[in-house]
Amino acid sequence: MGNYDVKQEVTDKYSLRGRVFHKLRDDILSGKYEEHEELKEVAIGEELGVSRTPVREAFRQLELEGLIQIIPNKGAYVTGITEKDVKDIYMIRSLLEGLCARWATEHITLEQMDEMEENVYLAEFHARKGHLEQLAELDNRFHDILYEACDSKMLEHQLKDFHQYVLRVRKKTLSNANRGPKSNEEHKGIMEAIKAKDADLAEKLAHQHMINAYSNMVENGLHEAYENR
Amino acid sequence: MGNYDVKQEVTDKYSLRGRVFHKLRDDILSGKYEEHEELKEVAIGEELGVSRTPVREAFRQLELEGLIQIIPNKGAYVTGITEKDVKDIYMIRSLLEGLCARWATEHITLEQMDEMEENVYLAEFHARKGHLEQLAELDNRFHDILYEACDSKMLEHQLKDFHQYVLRVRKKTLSNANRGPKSNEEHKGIMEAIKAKDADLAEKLAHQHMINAYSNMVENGLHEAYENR
DNA sequence: GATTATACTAGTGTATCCAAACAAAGGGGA
DNA sequence: TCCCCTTTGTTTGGATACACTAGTATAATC
Repeated sequence: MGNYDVKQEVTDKYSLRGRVFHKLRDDILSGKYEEHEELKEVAIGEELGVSRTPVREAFRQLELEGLIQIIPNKGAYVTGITEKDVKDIYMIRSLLEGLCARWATEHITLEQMDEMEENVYLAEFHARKGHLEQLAELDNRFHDILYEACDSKMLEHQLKDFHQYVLRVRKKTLSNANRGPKSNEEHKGIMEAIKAKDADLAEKLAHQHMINAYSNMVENGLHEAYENR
Repeated sequence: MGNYDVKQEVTDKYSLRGRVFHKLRDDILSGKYEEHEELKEVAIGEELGVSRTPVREAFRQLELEGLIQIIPNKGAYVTGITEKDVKDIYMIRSLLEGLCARWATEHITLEQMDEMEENVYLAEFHARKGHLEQLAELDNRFHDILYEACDSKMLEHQLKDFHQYVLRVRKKTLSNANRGPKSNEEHKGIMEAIKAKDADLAEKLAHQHMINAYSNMVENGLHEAYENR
């Protein structure tokens, strides 16, 4: 993906389409809009002070991201994500994160390794202090580093997609006080395995990390997360 | 993602945007446009007899699918697919096809099982007769059946995407006289494992099947497929 | 009273217009 | 001759006008 992401950021920052896209995505992920709620182009446009054009283009992108469903001549509706979908995604991700960790072990740069270490130790600090917000942020960043380190734009793209997709349910569960520190412990293990160039171990740990994350989510939070919306 | 796929078809059939999107997608995948070739909105629009609007919306979708790269205020360029991309996709697919086979073992319906058996035996017949064209067709169909049988919209969607993505290189290699029958042998193994409800074996075989397919492609054909374009 | 046809409305689908950005070419001054 | 500024052409970004579609309510007919 290379400099594509950079350009994308530029687009999103300066173009109306990008801003609308991100605004809507955040709103959907954060639960501002109900599931199956209808999104009207003009209404959104007026709300954001733009014409229909950028809104429409944002809609197309959201559709491909699976966040809304567009029915021709009818309207756009935010798509629900079922519990089974979440489960399936985590199972798929567990495999891919494992592969990602393996590849990262083989391809990680010194800079990325440094950043990963820093991330883990910083998270350890915030965990002790009980800063849940920062912990969630660092958790996201850890995975992003891992994705970039695997040196495969295909895999990176896939994993980022999935990551986005489950963000809405994930936000709630991670700020659960128990999981945060536990999750970071696992990050540390993955980081050390990568540092030791033990690809097999890194794969296994990253795989297990996802399964643990899912288990935790099911135990305390998934139902809740649904009922709250 | 749910019934989103169905609706998507409806959109594509009746809306200009959908048609433009698919046309461009096919053209890019089939190699009509060179890598890094610039796609101009008006030019495409005139070629297809539509205005810029549907073209622009199609561009946004193509961008998210990773087929083109849009540089703000500059233009849209088709992104290349490198040999490494192909390799990565096959590695990813090998994992996901394994998972798919596992889930299919658990969820396949009687009808799907029947169709799969029929597919294998029919392919056996065509293999003996040397009908390479039908063999390729049946090969695609086999995987589609598998994807549907796994009973996971998420996984099905992913695998179909990847399948699409590598189609351009795949076509050539499969009609290679050696691989066709060999591939079908492996299908038969997967099918029997599923029928015997042996999920572990099915997963392993499907996984290996992808790796074999890739190995074969590398040995005789991948370079060629590239040089022909 | 039920049913069907029709007109109306709300919403998206498409085309077109104007503005802004960028790049390249051309002209003037040191 | 070289550099900088301006200009101009090309292409995308955004706004708006018009066309079409589907759903709905209403009215007429059986």
